[in-house]
Amino acid sequence: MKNNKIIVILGPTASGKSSAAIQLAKKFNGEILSADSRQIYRGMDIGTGKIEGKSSNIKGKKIFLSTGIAHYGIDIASPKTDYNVAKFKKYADRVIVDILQRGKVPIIAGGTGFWIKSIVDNVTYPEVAPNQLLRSMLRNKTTEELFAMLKKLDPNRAKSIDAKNPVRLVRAIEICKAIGKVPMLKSENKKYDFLQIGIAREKEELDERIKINVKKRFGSSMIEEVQKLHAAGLSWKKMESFGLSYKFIPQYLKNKNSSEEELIEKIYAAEKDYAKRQMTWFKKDPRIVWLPDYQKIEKIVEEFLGK
RNA sequence: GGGUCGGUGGCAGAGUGGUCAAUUGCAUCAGACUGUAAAUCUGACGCCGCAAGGCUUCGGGGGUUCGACUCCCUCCCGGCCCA
Repeated sequence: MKNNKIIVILGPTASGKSSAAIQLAKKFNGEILSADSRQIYRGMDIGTGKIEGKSSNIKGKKIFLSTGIAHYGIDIASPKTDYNVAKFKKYADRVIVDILQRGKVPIIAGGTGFWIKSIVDNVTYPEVAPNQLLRSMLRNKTTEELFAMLKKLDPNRAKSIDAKNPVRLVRAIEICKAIGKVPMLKSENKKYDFLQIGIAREKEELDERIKINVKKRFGSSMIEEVQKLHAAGLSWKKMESFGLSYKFIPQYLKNKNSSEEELIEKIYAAEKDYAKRQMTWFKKDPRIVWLPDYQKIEKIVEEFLGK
């Protein structure tokens, strides 16, 4: 039996990915690679819904004492630094090889569709690192100006890009400045066999779960966590760029003219919105098998691994 | 009881004679996504219609006007002030 099978557990926020992944890991001798663009950061725990409890932490590999399951991709970067898909992709490649070599099953669990895609489709991004100087120079240009620039540099990319999205435009220009034009995306994968499972939830149920989550976070020390991060030198600006709780709590702390109830409502609404964006992304991938409960998930994984 | 300000679409809140189905924000719905992806961005959002277009709206009723969310009268409701 060739050892190249990888399980992916994905879904919107609060759908219950983590617990399903842990159960699978126990059952099938797996190790978990988190694909979550915010759980990579140290100190961002409550707001990102990280697994609680004590863990041993050796070389980025966290083994939680309560479950004995190894996790990767958690607390691997400082929130003061810039992380991105490309870094994650390289990291994940290494982790996957390592897990497989030890005869275990990699279980990728997370809600960052863009990151998951980089692994599943083995996407190779152009080797152009972010150029902060260029970015700051482009910052005060209008989207029209940016689009005009890109059109000159790479008419082809200009055709398909979202002409109103400054983030996309800046990155495309950045690539052009470095290597001439934006290359076609390479995405080939023959190495691994993926089974992507989505945790299916009715909208009402998911909303309810999100609400419970948000309330629970405020029941524990969510606000303190934000204050602690800031006290440790994380700028408000950077923190707010992480979105959701990390965006609204700083705003709330800075101008105290709204109540905590309003803050919670705001975060709840924003999380629902986020869940929707995640689903918009996931819905496009027909390879994802959507299942509502763990029993069914376990069954399909068993079949997949047994093949 | 007297005075005064106000009642606008799910909410907040503009508009103050025609260009208004009505700025904007929030919420809601749908979507995009080549190194920020919990980010960034787009569209829809009174009703009918694929559309052109049609229909009914700005507390209720009446009036002025070619024409009113905008002016007048009156009633109902709310805030504030004086009794």
